[in-house]
Amino acid sequence: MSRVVVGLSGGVDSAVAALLLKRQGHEVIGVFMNNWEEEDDSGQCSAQQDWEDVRSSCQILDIPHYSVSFAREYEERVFSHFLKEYRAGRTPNPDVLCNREIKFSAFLDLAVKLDADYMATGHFVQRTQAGDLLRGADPAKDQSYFLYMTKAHQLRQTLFPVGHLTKQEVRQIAREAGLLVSDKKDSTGICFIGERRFKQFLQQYLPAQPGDMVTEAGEAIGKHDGLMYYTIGQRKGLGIGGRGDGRSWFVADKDLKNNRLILVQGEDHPKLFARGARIEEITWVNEVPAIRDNEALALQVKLRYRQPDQKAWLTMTGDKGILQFDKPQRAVTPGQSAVFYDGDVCLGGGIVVSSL
RNA sequence: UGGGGUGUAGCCAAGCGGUAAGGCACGGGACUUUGACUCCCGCAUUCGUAGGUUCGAACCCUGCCACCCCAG
Repeated sequence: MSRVVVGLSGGVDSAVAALLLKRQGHEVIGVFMNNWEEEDDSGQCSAQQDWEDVRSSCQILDIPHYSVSFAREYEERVFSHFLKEYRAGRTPNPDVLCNREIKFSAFLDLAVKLDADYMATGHFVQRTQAGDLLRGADPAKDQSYFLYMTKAHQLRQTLFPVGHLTKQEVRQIAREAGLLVSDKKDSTGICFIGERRFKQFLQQYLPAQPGDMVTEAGEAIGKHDGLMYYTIGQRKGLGIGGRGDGRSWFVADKDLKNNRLILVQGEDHPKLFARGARIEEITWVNEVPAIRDNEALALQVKLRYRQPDQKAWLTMTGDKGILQFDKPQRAVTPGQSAVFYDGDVCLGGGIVVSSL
């Protein structure tokens, strides 16, 4: 029997994680993180409801539970970087940072302080004894993409009780145990912040900087109100209709120097596809692969969550590298994460700095 | 000022006397622990305007208005 501190979100997955740990005979302590104190778009503080759900589940499971706030850490280590990236015209993924800095750092420290043997989360991922990160068993819910920045030593201190289950099985277990959250809708949006009208949300922090929307040829066809509010491959929100051949327009690129958004027409436009990507800040979960500079490593890559694996070749120098895709990839976006896989092992990944 | 042309939803655009296609944009929903993409649903009782012909008109006729082109 071990002492395990479980991160509870108020959702089904973490509640079932706690349930399974308890069944295994561990001493389970539930901890709810409230890292963002602000109401969501529905006008209510969803964190409040989540905390109610945590209390409800823990009462049913009969485990002690607490609420902590890492709002300051979240602000300093995740959100400030998130804004900095947007200011620079990139499209960051705050959740990969949140996992590295908050859940697998600040929260893990707390667990250690509470004299726990392990921390646990409701992530749909698995790990080996050696500290390799494996995909979750449910291919539709695998969340390894979001954990690629974690390290083996952190994983070895973490249990993922639902990683070998499917979402359906998790809900079934919750139902049988009488948990009120068994049919609660999956949460989406930025972790801890929740669903937002994204552009409006950003506008609270980043002032508008209007400019032109232009075609490849440089023809101005509309106005944008700030390059940071748009991302590569985006279609919605451009407000351009009836031009050209009548098909939809997509963001192909950002001209930061001239504050212009470059648009192309048609979802299959060649400018929306890239044969490769330049990446930086490459990190490895466990073993660093033994390859020399300029030697290509074959791997599978995901350029976004839930994307099917893509075959690619990686060559690297230090923590920078170049990825070459077997098949051209759509909307390869600076700031986003390219995550590497070898079979079911999530090896690590890097941040896209440009498409090639 | 003559001559010709055009006026259909925010934009583009079918329709040619029988009771308003389609696309884009936009809105809503689904999907989704980032941002996107994608999918589904919705979106003109009304056709520049005022009359007339007709059982019946966006489609025919007349006046007016607006815009475009060519003359001057």
